[in-house]
Amino acid sequence: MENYPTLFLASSTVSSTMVNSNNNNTSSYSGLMFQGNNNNNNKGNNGFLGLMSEMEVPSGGGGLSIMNNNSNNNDMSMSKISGQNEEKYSGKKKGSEKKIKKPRYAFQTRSQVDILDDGYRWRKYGQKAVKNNKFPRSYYRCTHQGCNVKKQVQRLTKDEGVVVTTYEGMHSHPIEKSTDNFEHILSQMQIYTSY
DNA sequence: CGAGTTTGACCGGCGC
DNA sequence: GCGCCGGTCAAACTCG
Repeated sequence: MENYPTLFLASSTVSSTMVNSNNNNTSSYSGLMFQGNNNNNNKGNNGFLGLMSEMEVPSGGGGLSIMNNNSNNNDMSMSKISGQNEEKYSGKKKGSEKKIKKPRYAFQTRSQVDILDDGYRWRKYGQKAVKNNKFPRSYYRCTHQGCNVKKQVQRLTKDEGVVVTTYEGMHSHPIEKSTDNFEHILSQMQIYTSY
């Protein structure tokens, strides 16, 4: 249907905004933003660009690999999800479209709450129990018309203070809330790609 | 009353 | 081919 404007452009360089935790107040976000180039004129970081769209996480885990185990207190981290990402359930779609594979990006966030308010509006459309995890995984979809961005939120069994949020697709519309403190969040975040 | 959530069923891929 | 499992649908439900 729509052709999501391939945001998340791999701008070649992996920009890893890293800031060594100055303050370790965990779970204080209120705006994550994923717009590649639409309407963010934040001075400094380009959001989450610079993420490649095809690579495999080598660590023989299964699925997403969390890389910063802890060390100290990096509140967030990001990693590329490996392998499969596809558009399923074409149950009643016409065959005019092949499977569009979208990259997915997983974020690991240390937080008390599961729902990160990234400024967009999400509608939950499913929840599943996951194996090897005692917490269910929740599936959300962006409610904006024509925006097929999805995300999954899952808490780790190993460390229940950690929430893994997996984004799939790019928003094709402006963010709805103020993202003033997004930079603040970014500053607590480490982005990993292709590692 | 509309928007969002809950929840069981269903679908399809994949490994055995 | 079958069963498991992750992902999605959709009707019922809740909440503001």
